[in-house]
This record gives sequence, structure tokens and C-alpha cells, in this order.
Amino acid sequence: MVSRDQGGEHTDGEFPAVVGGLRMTKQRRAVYQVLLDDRDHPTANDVFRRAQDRMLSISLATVYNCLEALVEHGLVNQVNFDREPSRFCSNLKEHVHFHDEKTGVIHDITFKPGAKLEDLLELPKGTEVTEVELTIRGMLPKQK
Amino acid sequence: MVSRDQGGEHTDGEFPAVVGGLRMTKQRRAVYQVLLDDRDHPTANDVFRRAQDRMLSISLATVYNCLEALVEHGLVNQVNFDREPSRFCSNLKEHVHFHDEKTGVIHDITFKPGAKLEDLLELPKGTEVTEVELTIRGMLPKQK
DNA sequence: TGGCATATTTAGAATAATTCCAATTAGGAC
DNA sequence: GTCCTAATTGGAATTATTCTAAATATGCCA
Repeated sequence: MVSRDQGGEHTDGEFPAVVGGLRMTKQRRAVYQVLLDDRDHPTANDVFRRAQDRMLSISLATVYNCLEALVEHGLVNQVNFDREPSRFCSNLKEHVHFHDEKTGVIHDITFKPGAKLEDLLELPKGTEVTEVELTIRGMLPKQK
Repeated sequence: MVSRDQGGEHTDGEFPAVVGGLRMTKQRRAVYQVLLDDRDHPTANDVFRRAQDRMLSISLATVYNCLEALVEHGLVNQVNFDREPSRFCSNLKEHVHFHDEKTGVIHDITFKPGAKLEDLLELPKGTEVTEVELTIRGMLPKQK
């Protein structure tokens, strides 16, 4: 195995050594930065390829590890569409996903202020909602 | 390969020969009946095991084929939770899924009459919605 | 600063749901 | 019955993801 350095000093400019309780290694930084730079909901493999531009030596396994760590610490969301590979996004504001069937692009859509999803549903009263996942498929209006 | 019969006559009681535009072979009938009997959102493998009770010779590949055909013809819905195996349900009424984190049971929840999801979201006007998929995780109230 | 315990990274193997394939079998029309 | 096409089948292939064991890096404390 080739000897590679893993960052040495903690803060090399961009991030503090710890973000959201997660120690920021060089690899985690690279993965996180990829997700902050382009918010187009890349797959783990997409992230891997992009992270390699920053860090030639990073491995796919590490990308998976880093993504898992980032998700667990709430810095990143993991999004699943049907049986497709998971996608990741760093948009932490509450939002739902709109899958444009024409372009394949995934847009983040926010709730209108004050909107409460629970009001629309026949949930037994007293139900505790911990997580909501909403995906919409369709087509955006023609031109723009 | 052992010779097995595939149903011979068309209507053997339960279903017409064609349902929703889909020719009902013995295997498709068995798979469909499994989903009509127990609406607990079984996986393909669950369906396979249950279908075997009706038809010893059915294969897993066929169960996948049948499920695909049933889904394509709109007789059955395919439901995906995160990265878990797909689940299938024959409840065609519009509903969302509530995943009880304590019991693992998946409940079908309907919208309140007149509820319009689009009203809650910041969708560009003119957006055409073709499909909505909503999953909620949480806990139902205590006793009950 | 050096040494140690622990956490992280890594390459590659393993896993699991699903799809594909090529061959057999069944169903319907004539 | 015969022929044509559709459906079924077992097993191999695929693919995203997880696991494993070894190498490496980091933080801490003397």
C-alpha cells in the first residue's frame, strides 16, 4: 500500500476540526465540500468521482463511510427514490423533492409558510411524527 | 425439467381470464390473491413464500414477473422505503404510508376529504403533478 | 517529543435484491 | 392438432451497498 497522508493539521482553511460533533478528516471534508458545492443530489458514486478531483487517493469505501458519518451527524440528508441509488444533499432546510420527469432533474421544494402536513391526513390523534418524506413526480411548466 | 400445468382452463372460479387488461395466468392469479388476502405490504420474497402455499411450483423469478405485470397494469402498487426491499400492496385508494417505528408495521393513511397537497407547497404555477409519494415515520399513540 | 489506544481509511471480498438469459412450457387462433 | 407468441423457470449476472482485515492517522498523556 502506498503511504498517503491524511491531512496532518486539523484546520487547513475551510472547516474547523469538528463540525456538528463530527471530526473533520481530510476525506470527510472533501466529501462534505462536494455536497456543499453542487446541490444536484449526486449518488455515492457521483460524490466519489467528484471527491477524487480534490483528493486522488480517496476510495469508494471511504466515500460511503464519510457519507454515513455526515448523515448520522445531521450534516447531510440521504434521499431515496424508488429503487435507484441513494442520493445525498446538504440542503438541511425542510423540503420535499420534485422529480422532473422530462429532464430528470430533482428540485427542492419548500412548504408554504405555516403549512402543516398533518392537517391533511387522517392520523389518529396523538400520533407522533418523527420524519416525513415526500417525493413528487411530474413536469414543470413549459418555458420558464 | 418436470412437466407442470399452468392452469389449463381460464376461469377457475376466482377471477375472469383478464383483469385490467392483464391476462390472468395461474401464477398471476396466485400472486394477486396473496396481495388481496393480506394487505400488510409484503416484500417480493414474502409474496413468493405465500404464493408457494397456493402453488408449490411457482418460482421467485415468476413472482417478480407477475408483480411487475400487476404494477404495470395498475392492479397493485409498489412501495419503496429507503433502501429496503420493495413492498407491494393492492390498496388502490389514494393513501400515504405511516411506518410505525415501534412495531415496524406499515399503516395506510388517507387524506382528509378535500385535502390538496399542492396547496401546501411552493410549486411553480403550472406544474403538473403525476405522482405523489409520501412516507411518514413515527409512533402511534400509546394503548389502543 | 514519543508511544499508545483508538478512530479512520483502504482494497477487495461478500451480500442481497433484483434483473437478465436462454430454454421450456402453455395458451389461443386457425 | 399445429403454429405462434407469451409466460414461466432456474440459474447466472448485475449492482448498490456493506463488511472485513490490515494499514494508517490522530489525540492524548507522560
